[in-house]
Amino acid sequence: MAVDAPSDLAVVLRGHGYRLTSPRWLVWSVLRSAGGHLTAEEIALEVNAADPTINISSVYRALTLFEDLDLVRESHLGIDDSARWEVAHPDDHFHMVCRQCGGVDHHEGELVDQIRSHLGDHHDFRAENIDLVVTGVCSDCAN
Amino acid sequence: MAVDAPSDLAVVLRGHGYRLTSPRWLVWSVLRSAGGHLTAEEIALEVNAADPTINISSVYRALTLFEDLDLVRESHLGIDDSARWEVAHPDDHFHMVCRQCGGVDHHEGELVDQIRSHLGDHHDFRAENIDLVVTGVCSDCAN
DNA sequence: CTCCTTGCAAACCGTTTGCAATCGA
DNA sequence: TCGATTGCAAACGGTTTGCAAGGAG
Repeated sequence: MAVDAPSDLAVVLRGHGYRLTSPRWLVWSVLRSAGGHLTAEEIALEVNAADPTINISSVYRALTLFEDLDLVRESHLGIDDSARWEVAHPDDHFHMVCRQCGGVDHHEGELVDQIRSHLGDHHDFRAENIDLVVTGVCSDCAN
Repeated sequence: MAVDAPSDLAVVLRGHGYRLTSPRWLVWSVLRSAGGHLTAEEIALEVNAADPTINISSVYRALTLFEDLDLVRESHLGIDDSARWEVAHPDDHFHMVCRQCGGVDHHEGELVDQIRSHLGDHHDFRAENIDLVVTGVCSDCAN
């Protein structure tokens, strides 16, 4: 199910016995509009722009809950030592981190699919999650 | 250069203005004999078996230094929240983490090379480091 | 003899947790 | 109503750092 509106999120939450609250909704909408790669602190900053009373611990709790429900995904991109979060996308994708500008590109495409089938064919390993982080220099910075 | 003996490590270190010390040598030999995937705490434990006076902060300092010299590599395998270290291997490889037994397999082969050339061909991105962590169920646990 | 390196302990910082008050359904 | 959820503040755990003592070259 696509989770676009508060009522959709509420359905998913209630289906698992959880409630829709304003911290949860705000965290969810920040993640959706940002398109991913946010730290908990960055999320809290945006959430607090809408409601300054919301504590960062509720942001962490919402993120943990959303991860359990497969709504978001945590990754360690190596930009710093903190975790980053993005909306769980059904399509496979991978991250390209530029060592110079720090930018993170988000690529979908055949590559992750190729990796997945390679693993099944050559390694007898049922891959559930493929976390590919490529570090290097992006085309903008290479010039 | 292969760094196998204390004298070899000393050459690398002195070549960059650093000294060979016993904490550094012990951290290096633990990493070499373990074949990778150790946390700083695990390294400190083994180092302390040889010399209980060595502090974990020296382990961290040695690891950071070795990383700067491209002798070791840090990775976040998602087993827990702490970093893990392995000897930097010139050959490309990737990690397969089993969700059930927690085992980490270490695979060399054509896969990472294929990824690297795909990135050059399709994405105009000069990949320096390719960090591929595959989570799933290994063949032992699948039965 | 120099000054790089260490052990120690305290600081640091992202994240988690216990608890009483609050709020959603 | 009533239990899930929150804000707060304190705890937590991995990692880093300041400093004086110690050790390599």
